Amino acid sequence: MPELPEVETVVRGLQKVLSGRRVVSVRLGKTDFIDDPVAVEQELPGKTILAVKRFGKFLLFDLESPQQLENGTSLLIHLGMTGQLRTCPAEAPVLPHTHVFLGLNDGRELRYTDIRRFGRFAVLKNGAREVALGGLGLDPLEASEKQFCERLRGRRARMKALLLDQRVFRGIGNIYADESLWRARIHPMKLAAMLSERNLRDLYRAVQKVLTDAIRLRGSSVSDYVDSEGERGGFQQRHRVYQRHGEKCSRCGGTIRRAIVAGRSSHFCPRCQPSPRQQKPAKP
DNA sequence: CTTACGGCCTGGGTGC
DNA sequence: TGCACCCAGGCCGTAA
Repeated sequence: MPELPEVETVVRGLQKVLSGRRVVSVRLGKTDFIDDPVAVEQELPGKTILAVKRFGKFLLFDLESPQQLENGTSLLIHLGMTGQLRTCPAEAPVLPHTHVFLGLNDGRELRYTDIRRFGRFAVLKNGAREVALGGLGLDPLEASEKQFCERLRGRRARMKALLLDQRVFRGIGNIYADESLWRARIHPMKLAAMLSERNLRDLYRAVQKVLTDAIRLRGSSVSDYVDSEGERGGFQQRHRVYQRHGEKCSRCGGTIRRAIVAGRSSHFCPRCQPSPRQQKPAKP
């Protein structure tokens, strides 16, 4: 599933190939994941892609029309669980479940393929971008240790729920939440308010390390994630807990468990991520 | 206000 | 061979 490191990898790949390219045509398949399909068909042709950026798990294409009548048009894309964005020659064979084809002025195409169609596609003009992204929290890689800890300190929700909440931090999903909590030795059911300052600092460092390592290895390919060139990531081989239930913890030898926390399957080592029930509240 | 939870969308994989 | 079921991320409504 594309989370921050996967989206970052895709964005870097697309930025290299797409910036300065102009969209010359739009072809759509199924459109139930597109906010306003007609707007996509009408707005994109003729627009130049100035830049491709990441905002949390969203991709943002900055677009400019030749006459520059409006400013700040952007294409917003969320890959959901199974979305793939790839460029290829226009004549390349079409993968199943490909629903958006953007023809480019260099004879290539940008294609969006999404088996489940849990993704999102939208053209946003002027202020709509701020509205769509306004509720999202801090980018964990842009946050200072102080900012990061402030966001969590005193919260009475489970740590797993807070890490997954895009209003708290944008970009973290199930894989990197589990991997970060393992690294910081924090149980996913632990309430944030029960964490010591030491715990918070450890978690900050764990998140930084896990996300930057994952970006370096071009993301995790657990199901069908591939980057903009169709290449799989490499970080899945470094996962310590995610989908490793039943295996031995590489740190303490305990048996990794899987449990539903905050409605999501969570993977952790019950031995080095001690259960909250066996733990006393942090001292004031 | 904050948190928890169930349901919904879709279809590939799994297990009977 | 079929088929019910699970599960994923985001979002929304509802309840405490």
